[in-house]
Amino acid sequence: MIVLDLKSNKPIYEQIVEQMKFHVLKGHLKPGDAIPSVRKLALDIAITPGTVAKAYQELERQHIIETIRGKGTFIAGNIELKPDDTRMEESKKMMRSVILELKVMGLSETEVTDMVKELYKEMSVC
Amino acid sequence: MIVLDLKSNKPIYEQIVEQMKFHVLKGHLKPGDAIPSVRKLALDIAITPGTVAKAYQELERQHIIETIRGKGTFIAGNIELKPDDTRMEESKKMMRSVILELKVMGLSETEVTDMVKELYKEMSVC
Amino acid sequence: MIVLDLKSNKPIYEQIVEQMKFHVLKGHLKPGDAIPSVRKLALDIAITPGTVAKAYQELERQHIIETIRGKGTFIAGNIELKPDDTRMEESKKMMRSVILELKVMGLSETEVTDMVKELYKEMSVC
Amino acid sequence: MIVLDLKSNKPIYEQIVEQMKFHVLKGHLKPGDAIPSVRKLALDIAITPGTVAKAYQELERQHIIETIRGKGTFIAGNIELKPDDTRMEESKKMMRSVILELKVMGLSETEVTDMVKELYKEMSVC
DNA sequence: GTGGTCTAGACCACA
DNA sequence: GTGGTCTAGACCACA
Repeated sequence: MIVLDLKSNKPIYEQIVEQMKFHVLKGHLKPGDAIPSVRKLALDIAITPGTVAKAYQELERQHIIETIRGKGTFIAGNIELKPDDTRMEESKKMMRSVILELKVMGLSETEVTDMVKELYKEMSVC
Repeated sequence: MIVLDLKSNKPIYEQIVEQMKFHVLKGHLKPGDAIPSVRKLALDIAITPGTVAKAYQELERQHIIETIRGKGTFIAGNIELKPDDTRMEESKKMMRSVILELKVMGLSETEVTDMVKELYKEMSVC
Repeated sequence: MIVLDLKSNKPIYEQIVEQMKFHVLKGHLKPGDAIPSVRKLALDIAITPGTVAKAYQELERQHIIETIRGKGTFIAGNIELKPDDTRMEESKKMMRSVILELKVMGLSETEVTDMVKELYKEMSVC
Repeated sequence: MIVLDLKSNKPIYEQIVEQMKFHVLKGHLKPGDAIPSVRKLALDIAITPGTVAKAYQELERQHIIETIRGKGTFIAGNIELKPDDTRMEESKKMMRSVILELKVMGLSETEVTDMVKELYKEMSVC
């Protein structure tokens, strides 16, 4: 289930990528599972197929899904969990940025890590 | 001292906002201190004045700086450190996003919080 | 024996063509040998008959196989090994493309030719 | 100078990627050089800007070029020459395929390597 | 001016 | 049916 926030400044295709990864992480989608076709998902969430295609291509580039020509798209077999250096560096940059923001708002190290723990656990539940 | 990374995908004006806030946080800039004029900063860091102006407007919106007509721009008197709810919610959204990314890469809760602690401390030093 | 890689971005019908030619090259299949019917091969490798048919048409166009109405399909008598100019030109284009890619990755002429030799020999063994 | 072969079955955006890499390799384009804007190149070669944008994004993903928001696109500073494993594996697969093709056409190992050497050198000249 | 995203469609190869 | 490419535009944030 993909839910879009059209008001968000995060591009739609990125929202799809992120949520799809979330569903894989949660086990809602397992290796080998078929995911909706580009056209079907586009209809479901009322956007143009090109945008879904862009999201799927990005997911494929990240080895999260695999495309079988003419047949459809599937969750990849052995999902690459190795923290690929480039992605790791990007995540760290974003993390630094958020932490700075929180620090500026006056949060202590403990408050920040507590928040992180809470968010981490929250993701396991919903 | 503002240091830009022109290649970053973070907009330049956001980089200025972030670094200015960082200097306030670190005490390099104190309430009442004058900060360079739009034109001067633009010259210093070799970018177009419009971009600096945009950064200053954002800092003013966040009550970090104050402009006094005909006199210049200054660090605001009583800087708002209370975690204003909107900014807090935005930070949380970003945090959720980064944590998801790290979780997908296979990091455990401990690994994530360790990374957060490290980054938090790292920021106090530089 | 045809082994498919469904995840490959190489079309299935091309994989069949390539492997069939490989078996002829290796002598596993000799002029006059019968090859499985479209339906049988399709069943064997669990794909739709249309795809096998497309592969067979391509092999026939290249004079690698011959269909005798009512009898079946066979390896052609005098297999054309002369480097037909069109095919040669296509191979050269692809070769140029791969070499460029390797060159961009920093491989020297010697490294590329060594790789080619290795791959050439590797193919003679399996 | 980008020259398209619209009749080719190679996608236009891939042709752009390949030729841009070629120009970098040849030294026609050096680190820091500006490359034409998406719109300008699109006009020059008479295609739609979206296709140029797709090519540029792919080049950026490969760290060949760098985008500075609102300013333009430039050849990357330290171009990544390390044979990234994934790209290497893909090149090898293609190479295997071409060599098989040539072998089926009756070329000996020496003939293939001679051809490779010739093509490698040819690329240094034009 | 720049690149990034998205639309609403077309056409294609492939299965 | 499937995904991939491309068109011809629109609108946006940014510099």
